[in-house]
Amino acid sequence: MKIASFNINGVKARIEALTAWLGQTDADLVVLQEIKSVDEAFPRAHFEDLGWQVETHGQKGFNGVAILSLLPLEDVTRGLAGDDADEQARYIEATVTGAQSVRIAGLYLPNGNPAPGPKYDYKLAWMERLRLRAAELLALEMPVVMLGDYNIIPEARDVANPQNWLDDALFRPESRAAFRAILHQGWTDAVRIRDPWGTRGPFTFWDYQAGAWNRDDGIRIDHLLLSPQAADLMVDAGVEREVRAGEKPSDHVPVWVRLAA
DNA sequence: ATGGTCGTGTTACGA
Repeated sequence: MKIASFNINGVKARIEALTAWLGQTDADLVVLQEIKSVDEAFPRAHFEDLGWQVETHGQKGFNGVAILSLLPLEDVTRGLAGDDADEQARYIEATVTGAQSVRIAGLYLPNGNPAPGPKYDYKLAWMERLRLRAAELLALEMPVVMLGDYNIIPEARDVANPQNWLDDALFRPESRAAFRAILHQGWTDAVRIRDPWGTRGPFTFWDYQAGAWNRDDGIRIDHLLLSPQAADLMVDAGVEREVRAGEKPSDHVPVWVRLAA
């Protein structure tokens, strides 16, 4: 099965571009971030009519995640444990079953800017909660794909102009260390392992401002982390860079992994 | 060069 992640930056604004992309991708399951919609306003029937099972976890105005799947989903859970007071919709899990069952965790990690400050504190606290949940997922000893917009630039080679990001919440040492702490639990960065010695990107986000796309001033912040059991099934992974050149695009592009499952 | 551009839901704020 092929599993993809796409930060669509607003489902209402992206309905046409997203529908077009879904029509030409061969992904079996897609996690979405920044749907920017409450569950009731999500165009559920539109996607169901195209054959997708739809599971949303939205909120008003900002954030919001969803799963679209052509394969059956079970055991859907919403929200990240560890803070009952957290009302931001950033996390959803489900089990998808093809030839094998795979646990999917779709996430939209907090941006954290400006840093330092309360938003950065929230980001780091959220990452600690994710680290704890990630350990539980590894303990399942089953194929798990934990994917989404991590809002983390893991290394200098994942950003076109590292010097512009040194003080940014996406690239600060504490952010990268927190990501590394999760990765080193035993996860595989699917896109990086596809090209371990790559020196530039592949980027997954280009800002709308200042002609970032035309200058290829991008960053790699959308990631697919695989449990060992999922990594053993990995057949291929990639970034659909060309989507950024489409009509009325998101500022992110889809990333994907194919598993022999 | 310290701006620029999006989306949501209003004219502010998050990214």
